[in-house]
Amino acid sequence: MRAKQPSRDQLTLSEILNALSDPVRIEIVQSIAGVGEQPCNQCGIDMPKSSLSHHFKVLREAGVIATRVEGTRLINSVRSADLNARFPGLLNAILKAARQ
Amino acid sequence: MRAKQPSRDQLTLSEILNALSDPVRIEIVQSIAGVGEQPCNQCGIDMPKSSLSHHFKVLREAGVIATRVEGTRLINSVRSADLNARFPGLLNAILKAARQ
DNA sequence: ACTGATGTTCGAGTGTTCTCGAACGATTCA
DNA sequence: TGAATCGTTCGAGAACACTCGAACATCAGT
Repeated sequence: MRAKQPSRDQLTLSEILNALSDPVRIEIVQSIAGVGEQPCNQCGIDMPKSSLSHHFKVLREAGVIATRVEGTRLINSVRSADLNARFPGLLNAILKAARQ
Repeated sequence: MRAKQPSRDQLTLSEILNALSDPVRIEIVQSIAGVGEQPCNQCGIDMPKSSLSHHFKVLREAGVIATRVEGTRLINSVRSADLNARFPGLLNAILKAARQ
């Protein structure tokens, strides 16, 4: 959570594509997108939490997901509005491709 | 050129996104897409040819570009038809984002 | 305070990627 | 055949990414 999340105009295509180019991470994003928002441990990926935490960090730093604290949990959501504003159609095209 | 290029149904989202997540490589693809097809040395990137060759190889192996021999040159083109067939809208969304 | 749950951070190990010069192969043209 | 052009391949070095256990911090509830 110490990692800073980029503002809308700091989003870069390279970092976004890099974040989403990892199979584990696109699965995380798909999981979150499917339900709107979700704590880290409910993405359904069987992996040590330190590894998962790493992938969440990459997604966060690329600006793909946002994280807010709720009690003892971190609730994640996809930054659809920011992504669509900065790169219209990109997120949808990628998520659609990931569904196949 | 020894590297095999994936067939249309072997294209994977992760490899495509990974290939396009490098600033040098998306620049190469933009350059090729801008003129249709192009030899390796006309992408306008100032870099040793061994480095450039590496990036072309990554793009080729991800299925983003195709390469054909013409005399002493290798002519590259973007595999738009294959990419659109496999992941509709993806390439356009990425190239559009790259233009900004 | 203590305990349990949720995640982060740290450090180490392993593997992959990027970069570059040098050597090579294929082709063209004289 | 000789020389030039184009691009690949090889090998080495540096940088980076992924994975994991262990330790830590924070919060909630008892």
